[in-house]
Amino acid sequence: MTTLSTASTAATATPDSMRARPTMRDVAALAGVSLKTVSRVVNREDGVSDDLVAKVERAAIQLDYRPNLTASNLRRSDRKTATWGLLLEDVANPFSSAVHRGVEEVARELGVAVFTASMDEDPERERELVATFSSRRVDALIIAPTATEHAYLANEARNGIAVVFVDRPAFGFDADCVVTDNRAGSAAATRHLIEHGHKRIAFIGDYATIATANERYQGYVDAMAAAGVQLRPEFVKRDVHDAAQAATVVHALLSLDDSPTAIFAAQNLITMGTVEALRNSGAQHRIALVGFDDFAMANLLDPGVSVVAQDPRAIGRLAATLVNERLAHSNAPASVHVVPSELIARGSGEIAPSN
Amino acid sequence: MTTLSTASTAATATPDSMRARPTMRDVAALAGVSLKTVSRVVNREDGVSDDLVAKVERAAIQLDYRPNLTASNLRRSDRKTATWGLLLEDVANPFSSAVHRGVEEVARELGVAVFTASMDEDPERERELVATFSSRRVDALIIAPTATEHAYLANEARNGIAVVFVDRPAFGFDADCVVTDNRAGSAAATRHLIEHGHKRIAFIGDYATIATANERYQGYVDAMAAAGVQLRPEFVKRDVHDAAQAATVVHALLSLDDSPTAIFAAQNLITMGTVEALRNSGAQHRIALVGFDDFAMANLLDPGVSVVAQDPRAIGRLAATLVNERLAHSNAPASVHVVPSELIARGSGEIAPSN
DNA sequence: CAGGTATGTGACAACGTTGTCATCCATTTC
DNA sequence: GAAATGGATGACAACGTTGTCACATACCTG
Repeated sequence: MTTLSTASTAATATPDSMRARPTMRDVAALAGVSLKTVSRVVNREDGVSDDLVAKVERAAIQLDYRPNLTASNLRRSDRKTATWGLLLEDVANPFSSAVHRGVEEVARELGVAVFTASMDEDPERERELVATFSSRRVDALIIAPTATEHAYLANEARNGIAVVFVDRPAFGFDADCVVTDNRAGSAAATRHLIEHGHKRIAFIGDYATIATANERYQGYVDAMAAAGVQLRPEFVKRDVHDAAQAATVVHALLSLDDSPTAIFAAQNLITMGTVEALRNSGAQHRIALVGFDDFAMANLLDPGVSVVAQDPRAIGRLAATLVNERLAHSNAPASVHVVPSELIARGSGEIAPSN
Repeated sequence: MTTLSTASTAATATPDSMRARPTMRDVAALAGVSLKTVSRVVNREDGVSDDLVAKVERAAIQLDYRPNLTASNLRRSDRKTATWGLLLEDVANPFSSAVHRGVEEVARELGVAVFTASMDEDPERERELVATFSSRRVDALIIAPTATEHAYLANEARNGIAVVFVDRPAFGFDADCVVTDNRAGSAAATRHLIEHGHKRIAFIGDYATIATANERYQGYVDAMAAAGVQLRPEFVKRDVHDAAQAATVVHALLSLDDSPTAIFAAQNLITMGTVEALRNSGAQHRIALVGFDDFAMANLLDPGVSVVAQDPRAIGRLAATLVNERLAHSNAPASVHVVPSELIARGSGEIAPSN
């Protein structure tokens, strides 16, 4: 075993693990210069002779010195921590993690570190996280809101924290916001089914309390009305949240006397549950399906699942860009940005009505 | 429009956005007590009269006071920031994000905030992130290592940062580590194929520079040897990293004169690429397939894809627990924890050889 | 009623850094 | 050659908080 070990360099008076972290003062002492000169070298300010710069750098390396950013921005005048907080529905959800990825890419370019956390649809948790991150003095918060009332954020904004919403709009608080064109995308999905000859089109959507779920329902209603297709209440299933519930709903729809020939699944877990239920009923090649939000392997299923794809990574990138702009001009008017969705035909949405 | 607006409460001498954040001093002044008394109330120390506690709390609420945690832990004697850094391959990768989720769950219970970042297989980026997080004085780092040499972490460890590795072991640095039983899991996968009558079994694995890719290859070799099945070099494809490369490799394998009857795909993207290639060749019901690492929709494909499933969330939880223990007893010997994998039969791995 | 012990409160220094300003020395200018 | 200029360096205070200690008051105890 030739690996280094933390404990292997023993037999010193003060064990390494007990040693205090080196500070600028230690570096200054070792280099034989003043504290302030070390500060200048560390911050790459000019006006320090090459001689001293070299000495300080040597001393810093010898001591494994790391600047203490928390002390630094306590004193610093711009008072920016180069730290953001990102509040997501669930970091393990593919949509959320793609947003995360987009935010991170921009943050990286800006030299910003990102705190991330999941809220799991718990408004209480959202508020806790905001308070935690605020105490850690993040410059900005990017929130995929779970709470339905965001007036409480006014306090944070007053304290100078930039706030940007992603995925869902907020109420009671005016801030920049990045969302998908839920209504237009859903209308496109529904229209796609209508154009393929369907009239008996079911809608399965998430909790009616979620703003985006409502918009998707409205898009469905829009397209049906525009085509002059009658809406049938028994084909509209709302407040469906996960795959298991969706599967149950689909089985119920299929057992109707005059069952639907097509389904619009307005959320990714619902789409997955629908795929499973159709397959279990052997109906996957008979009932058309379009889902909202893309998911992995959708193209390899049989049939491939047609979806209205969002671009969560682009949403994340845009949100991060808005944060950066907001930090530059904090009193610009808040803006809502709508990212277009795209219909991807893979087979399931192009099945003709079977009658 | 009845929403609140940051800019709407105008006409004050100092606009809200310019107002400095309130400090303990401000709260103290408003409450008519000393700074220290506010500190005591904020930290819930006892020995403050109910009267003053009430006054201070009122003042704090009135000013939207948020304790400055960075200033606090600058002064504090335990010098703990309740902040960890998590370095992942890619936050948007399903495996990584599940690990993230597990870490977060434990961190939440402990009141710890987590910085997360992606390294994208770039060792340079790994070092940058470690330095960034170290400067922000994280208590611990949880790393899914990309670099192949980790002696540089000795500096951080000397500075008191706890380090735990996940998914892959590190070299040149001795620390706690949580990994899947790659070798045993791969042997089980290979044995499964052998038990279903296969002898011509191909192996497709990731870069040979990745430790876990080697272990998975070893597991394959183990099982073949144990069953007395001859290893054929032309069936061993290594250094395959993504789905597209995997698809190419599969097509090549299938066009051999004496082509394999089964494939062990030793990484999730490779499995997906293999599924795609088999499907494009119409061979998905003829060639058996077992993949390493589970993925969404694997059960809904046709045939369902048999896999050796890891438990990334459990890995994340365990790593976070180890961090917590390490912070409590920093000089306990480092330990390696192996999380068992589980073979899930879904159809593709149970196809008999077609000859 | 003197002396002691709790109890509540505050003054002050310190954490590690940067902003401000003073000082020092070498160079230029008249 | 005296005065002015500029460039390098350092002393010191301050950022917002907490640890330490001192003080003031109230309560015991004999």
